[in-house]
Amino acid sequence: MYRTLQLQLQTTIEALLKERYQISLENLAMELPPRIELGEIALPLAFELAKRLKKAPRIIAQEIQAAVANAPGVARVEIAGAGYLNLKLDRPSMVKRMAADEHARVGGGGFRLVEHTSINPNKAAHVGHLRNAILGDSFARMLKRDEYKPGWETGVQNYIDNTGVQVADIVVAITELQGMSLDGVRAWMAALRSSGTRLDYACWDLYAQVSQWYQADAPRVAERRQIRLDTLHAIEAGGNEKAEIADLIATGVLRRHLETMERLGIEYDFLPRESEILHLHFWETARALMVQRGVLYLETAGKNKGCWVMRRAISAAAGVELSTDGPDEDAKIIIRSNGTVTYVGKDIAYHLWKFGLLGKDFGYAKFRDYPTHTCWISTVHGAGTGLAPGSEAGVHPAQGYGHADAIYNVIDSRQDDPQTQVKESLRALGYAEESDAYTHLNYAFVGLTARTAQELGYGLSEEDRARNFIEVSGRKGFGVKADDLIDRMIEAARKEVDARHPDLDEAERAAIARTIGVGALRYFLLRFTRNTVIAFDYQDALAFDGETGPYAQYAAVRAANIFRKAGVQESDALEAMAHLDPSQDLAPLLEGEDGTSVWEVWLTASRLSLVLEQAIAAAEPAILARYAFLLAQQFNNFYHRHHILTETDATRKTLLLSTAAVARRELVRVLGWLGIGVPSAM
RNA sequence: GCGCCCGUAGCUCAGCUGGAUAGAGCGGCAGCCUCCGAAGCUGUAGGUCAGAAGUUCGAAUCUUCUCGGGCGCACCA
Repeated sequence: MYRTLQLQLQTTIEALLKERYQISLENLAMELPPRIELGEIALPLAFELAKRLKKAPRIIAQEIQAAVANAPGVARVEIAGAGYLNLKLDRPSMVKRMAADEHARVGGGGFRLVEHTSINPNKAAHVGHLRNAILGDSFARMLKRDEYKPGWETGVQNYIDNTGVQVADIVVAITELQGMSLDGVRAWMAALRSSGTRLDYACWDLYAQVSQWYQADAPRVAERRQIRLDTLHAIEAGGNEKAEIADLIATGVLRRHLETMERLGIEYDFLPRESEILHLHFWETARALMVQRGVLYLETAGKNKGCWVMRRAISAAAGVELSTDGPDEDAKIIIRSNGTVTYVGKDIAYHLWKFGLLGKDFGYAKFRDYPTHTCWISTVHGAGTGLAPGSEAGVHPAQGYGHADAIYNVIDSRQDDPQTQVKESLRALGYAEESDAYTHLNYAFVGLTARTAQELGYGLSEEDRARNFIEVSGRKGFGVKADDLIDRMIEAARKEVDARHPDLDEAERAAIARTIGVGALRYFLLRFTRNTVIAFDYQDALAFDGETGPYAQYAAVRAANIFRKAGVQESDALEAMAHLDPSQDLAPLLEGEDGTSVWEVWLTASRLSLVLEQAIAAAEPAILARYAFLLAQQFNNFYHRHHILTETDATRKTLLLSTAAVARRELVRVLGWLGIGVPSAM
């Protein structure tokens, strides 16, 4: 609602400036004044105009004051400081319009593809992977159509590198260290299942073992490295026992990852796999295009002689001139001298596909059913037809995939450089628009605090202890596994729930604990902005007081309790306010210190769509997380100050009830975008 | 060596495209449950925004440099 007023105000002011000063501004700054007594919208506009009109800001402010005061929803305008225009809103009309759920429409056209999780399917997911998945899932929820907003058409992909070195390592561990054959692997996996052992956990340990094994015997390091390479090539080629083992393991671990993520409410629409990118020859098609457009060329001299290379993105973007004498030694190698393609090359091909520029498509097969939709996986069968085997004729199983208008890749910022290379290669190929629509949603990695590392039983060196964080390492089997963390979060919540609600039945207490545990975890990983390195600490994550998910959930639960006790529906409370008899004067109830404390809840609630737009523009869910906390905090203040159920004045009671309802309504919405549910009780 | 990110209260972090007296949580101290659930609320102490120079009416925010920390710079993925 606040956003709606801002947009109207912007139109009014633009027209005014054009008419009076023949000026148009690039962007019109609007701020929230530092204190509510100053108003609800502040315009530093006069400062900006002062430069261009060569007049004192205060004079300019006076000149436009009256016209701004006529804008819809504005009660009056005051000039403060050296020339701020402070707008005071018409509080009663704002309250009524918000009670009717009037708000700006967030959304637009085009298909948006969000890719996240993308964990190597060779071992259990850890906290770092959770940060990735939770960021991506929250961002997708922010974009998607829902009851609040039209949003954008959005698809969620999880890229599966099922033929990479990490999977090869597990296959080496299984065949070389464990001495298993294909049948042995099948029997082993069946045994794990029947004993209730998680496959990804078993692989976690195997991966650590094989990583040690490569280095353990100095004279045999080269030999073992060769085994690793041969295994990788066998897996890439396919059609042999090692490839089959790799597929069994990778698929099994992938299913585990999806289970883990589903515990957090995270679902996917499509799982493109590297094996299909290989077997459907995506790269060969991309290579032809790159050579044809002169982006990729054979180096004939220097250290990269015999390789196919392309210009380094960093220098291209910076507009650095290439020296004409001699080869570009800084160039990025795309095809090695042995003819194999590097990771960046494959990624370029994959991204051409994402934008529908490759002229090829995957085959599709159903992989997993969620309550509301199906998750598809790539296959070579039916490739290019756009039809999954057995799927309804004419219906694209993963409609929209492979022709995105904008993409968001949630990837660790340690991959900033290769991502930039892919983005710039699209531009070099002539796809500037697609390159611009490519967002690397990067984030800093998650380490562990020394305290948590020690708690997990890892020995630390002196220098480790001196650092701010300890890096996780799959090779050392060192890290916090996702399912262990989720288990502990839920257990901790369960303890609290049991203590507070011994009366509730087992199933309900379990459900409440799940919602709280997951909410606490998601909030904990979302409240940091993306470029902040998180030193994960169990003690911090398990805190349920202060700026946490449970704090926000608790506010929503308290609000619900009011309606339960009052025997009133929230929707009726809002309806009553929206259609309040015009003879009832709300204004006095929203003025003064007491009234303002009620109004502040509405004001914060009214900023929902504005904050959502900011969070989307910055691709930063943390902005919403902080907002959710602020709204909860204001509701708690309101709750403490105003006793609703005992209120005797009918109009005032309507106001207080609808205040609780609006706070809860918007709180439930933001938390929903963060993937955080509100439990039935706390 | 080159590139990117960071340095804000005891600790962990916010601070929107430069704008009003730099904020929050935790921790500390002092309080609040005969009153919609205290996973809550109130009050209080605590900052030379790493340092220096510059741009500007105005800088935590922009530019340059210095110091300190992190991460990238493979014919790995």
